[in-house]
Amino acid sequence: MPIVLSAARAATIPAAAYNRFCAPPPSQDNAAAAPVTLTDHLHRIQGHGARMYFTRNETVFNQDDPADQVYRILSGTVRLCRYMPDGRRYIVDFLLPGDLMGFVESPDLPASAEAVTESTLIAFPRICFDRLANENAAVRTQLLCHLSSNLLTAHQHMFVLGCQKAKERVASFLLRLADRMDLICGDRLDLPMSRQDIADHLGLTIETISRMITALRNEGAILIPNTQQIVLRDMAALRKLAAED
Amino acid sequence: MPIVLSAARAATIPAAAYNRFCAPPPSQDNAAAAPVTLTDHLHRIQGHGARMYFTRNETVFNQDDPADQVYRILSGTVRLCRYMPDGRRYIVDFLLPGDLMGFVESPDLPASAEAVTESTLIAFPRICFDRLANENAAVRTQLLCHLSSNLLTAHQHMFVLGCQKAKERVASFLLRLADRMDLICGDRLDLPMSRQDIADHLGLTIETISRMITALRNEGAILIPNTQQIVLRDMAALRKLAAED
DNA sequence: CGGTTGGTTGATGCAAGTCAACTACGGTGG
DNA sequence: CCACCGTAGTTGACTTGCATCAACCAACCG
Repeated sequence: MPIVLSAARAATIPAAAYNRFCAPPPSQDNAAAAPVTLTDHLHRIQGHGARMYFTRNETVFNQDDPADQVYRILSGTVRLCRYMPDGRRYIVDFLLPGDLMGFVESPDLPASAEAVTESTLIAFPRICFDRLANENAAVRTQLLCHLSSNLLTAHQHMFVLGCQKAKERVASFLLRLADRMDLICGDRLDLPMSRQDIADHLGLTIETISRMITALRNEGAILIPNTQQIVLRDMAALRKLAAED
Repeated sequence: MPIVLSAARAATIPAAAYNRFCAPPPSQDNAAAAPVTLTDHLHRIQGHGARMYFTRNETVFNQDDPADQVYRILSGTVRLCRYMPDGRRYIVDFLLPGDLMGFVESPDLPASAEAVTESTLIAFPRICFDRLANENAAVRTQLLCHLSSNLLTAHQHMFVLGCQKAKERVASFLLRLADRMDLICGDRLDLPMSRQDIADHLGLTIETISRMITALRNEGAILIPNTQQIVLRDMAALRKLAAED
């Protein structure tokens, strides 16, 4: 069976994990300055990376392609999808600038990636990254943290899909997107993806997404200056709906 | 945010990953005999492990407990749950004999574990495992494979929750359980968990689970000798329903 | 034997899906 | 500049799959 590819932003390394695997641990003083994310380390092999540009809906890689590259999103948004034989599509996650993908211990990729908007990625040969990981314990630890973090995201989303009602799902989605975009409350949240994309990610239909968004607006939880932007007006209400611990 | 704990069976290491991280790779002849799973390696620190017995519904560990132990299921079945403030429960996964849990790069556990049936576990101090991983490249690779494998499982289940109808979900569930139990078609599949547990795992209600199981029986896809056992009579029909690629 | 627990079945309600019409918007070309 | 088109989103009417509520059944056990 194929092994899934990981798809979440670069996780910062928890102190506990750092102390476990990286001896000697960095002193607290310069810990902030030390390269503590996978992304930082990827800069070292930047020279081996290839910058790639994709237009809207263009495919970055296909399901079952060989998993010989790892990617970092520089700009734009990418969706990670699984297509089923009968045509159903499930969007595993959206990838934003700074996010990484392709760290999967499998010869083939278990999902395809498509540009949601115009996007710039940088691709590294997997072999270069592996060499880096082989000789650097910190990189390995960060890779573990990255995978752990992805797994957390996946489990949280499983709760959303398994337990939440339509309006709650939309609230959860908006909050997570805002969080990932480091949005300060009141700012406009850009929705790079279409309603259909959101629907395929939340296990709902495009009509239900539309209805729930207008319902949230009618309740005063959000404002909708235009279809691609949303203002999270009442974070408390949204959080209460999402009700994630 | 907390980082999720991993929960799937020990993944065997794909050759591609082995060649990447473990130099020199083992010759093909003795590869089968070499320790190629995390479980095998855990035997080395067996002496540091503590055998633990749990009765039905007893708690192995709680959400937010410190993540200082890793566990291997020796017998019985364990459920991994997330409880929400409002009392809703989501069962992330069921763990069967041979499965591992607790490999999470976070100080706290993001889920609780409870014995579904009488169970025997062996618990290793996380620190012992980390020492092993620190000095052994193969262990590290297998840990990555383990996490990758868990992530795959999670993504597949997200598709089940996001796209499938009730009957399809039950079919998927039965097929995966049979696969994990290495069941030969026709044999009786033991269901250690209650209908309520299945419901909380599939995002349905206990009544729907019951109805779908009887529907599958009426269609001739399964036989139900008793409530705790099911015979997968028509695997083709079940697979067609599950329709996972 | 009654009580308890876990599972099944039936009747009914409702949240979300489906189908279809309509609107808004952003080109593109006469 | 407006007319036309195609795409994306919204809204309404209706349907349906699953949840809910409730009764019933079977196994187990003191």
